[in-house]
Amino acid sequence: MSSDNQFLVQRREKAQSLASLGVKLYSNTFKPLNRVADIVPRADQLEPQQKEESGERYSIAGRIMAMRKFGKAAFISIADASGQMQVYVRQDTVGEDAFAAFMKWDIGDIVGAGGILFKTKTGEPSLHADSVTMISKSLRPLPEKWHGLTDVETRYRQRYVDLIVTPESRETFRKRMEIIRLMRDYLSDRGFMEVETPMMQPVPGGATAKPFKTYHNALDMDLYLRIAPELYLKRLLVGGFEKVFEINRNFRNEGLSTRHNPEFTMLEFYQAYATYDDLIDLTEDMISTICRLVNGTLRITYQGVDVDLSPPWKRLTMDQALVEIGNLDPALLADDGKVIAQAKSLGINLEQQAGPGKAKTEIFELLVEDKLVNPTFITCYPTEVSPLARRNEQDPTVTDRFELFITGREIANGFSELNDPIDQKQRFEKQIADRGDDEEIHPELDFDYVRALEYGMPSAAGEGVGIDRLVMLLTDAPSIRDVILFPHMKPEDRTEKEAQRQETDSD
RNA sequence: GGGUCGUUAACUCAGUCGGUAGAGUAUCUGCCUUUUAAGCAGAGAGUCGUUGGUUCGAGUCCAACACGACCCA
Repeated sequence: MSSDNQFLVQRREKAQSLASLGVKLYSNTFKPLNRVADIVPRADQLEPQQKEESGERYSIAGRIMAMRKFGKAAFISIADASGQMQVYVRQDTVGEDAFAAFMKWDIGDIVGAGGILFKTKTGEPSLHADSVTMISKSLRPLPEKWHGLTDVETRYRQRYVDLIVTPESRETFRKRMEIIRLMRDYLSDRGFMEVETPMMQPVPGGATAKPFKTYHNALDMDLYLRIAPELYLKRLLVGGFEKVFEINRNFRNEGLSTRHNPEFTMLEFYQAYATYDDLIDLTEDMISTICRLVNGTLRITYQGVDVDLSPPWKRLTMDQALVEIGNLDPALLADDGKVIAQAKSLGINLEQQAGPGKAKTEIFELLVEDKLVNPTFITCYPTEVSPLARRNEQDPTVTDRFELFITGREIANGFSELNDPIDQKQRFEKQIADRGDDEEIHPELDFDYVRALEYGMPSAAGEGVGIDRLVMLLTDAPSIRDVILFPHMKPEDRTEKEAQRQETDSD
């Protein structure tokens, strides 16, 4: 396989010639004493062309992002995790041999430099190097500095390159990590305990979705990658933990889009002796708090649309939303037959067994969802579409459930939990009967979960928050792939792989 | 799954009516000790996504496929 272009060949030859000068191409002895972000402000205090008077020596390490050579001197920009800094390298300061080797360095090399701080006559805070060290020789050229890397496919496939050259991308992921950390802190501060529950489950439950299937050799059994942790977290409520949460991956074997990755990160949390209203309050406070800490404001812009996360957030029942935002006649909502007819007249394809609850939900998705730009909690979801939620005491056709919508997208889903084991078992059975024999959805009654409920689960409320979508909102990212470090992509070179596989098959 | 658009040098992009493949950056050579998209002079660099078809001749037209983006289901 020699698809080598001139750049790879040139860089390898250069590396060779450096090595023959006795330069270690991959040394591990250089330990930087300073971070760029810490010393740039010190140099910045100086006057142009002034050296730091103390003459203190600093050292930094990082990747060369730019080089400006002038014969016997050069300026290079070095980027470490904290920022970028200019380093001035002169032949008469570092010595002739070192300078000769230095002239063979390239943009992209990871290097160390030590010296004193000064400011150039153009006012750039700089490090005047007395010594420079090769730490890791780069054999591939970086993308152009001015336009950067704009090809989204390459940015997703080679995220490492994206992170090197795209500051916005680094910032997005820094924010993502901060959002998750703040969320952990928020919940921990309120007495929630972080737990880990199985990602490989014999019965995938807690949501309606197609699971990934896998196989355990030693046990000779099928396992499923979880579509939700819900049923395990509620077992923990049975066990006596009163506030639990988990932030981790779920897997759904469905289509990909700007809002769907096959594996995605969810926060799920459960609180005993709470109801869905308590969680609405908590969610409003948690998300607005996180937004303020991450963005410094509650008035943000998502893809050009202004969004105001200032509490209190709007709360509407599904019926109210259908009337106020969907402009439906309130009288129509009271008549099951009319609701179904309305759905059909809107061109919605309803399954044979679908009832008015399903029809309402579909009409809601069609007419209302998009219009919920500022945060809005929708409550009173039909029981028909909420198999795990507790029925409303006054109206058993709806549940004590809410969903939170921002910019027309579902961000969170929570409800008062169903803890009556007999009701739960019946709903599971109905769900399975309705689903029929769809192998892919894999309906199966989680007997152990019902058994757990039979021991008694405290009254409780629980919620799931889509972390990827929340991060998209708070970082103004158009696609879920922009907030997942390594989003799923088809293999780059499929034909070659298939050719190889066919070769091995015929062996 | 359907539709639209895209794929040309390492990167960012041009390429007219079908007639020898272009630019900037980057790279290489030379000059240059305070530059910052450094500068000046010169040079090299391409399986035009893949495979077929039409044609005297295809980056360009047609078809299929691959990958990606967006929209829809």
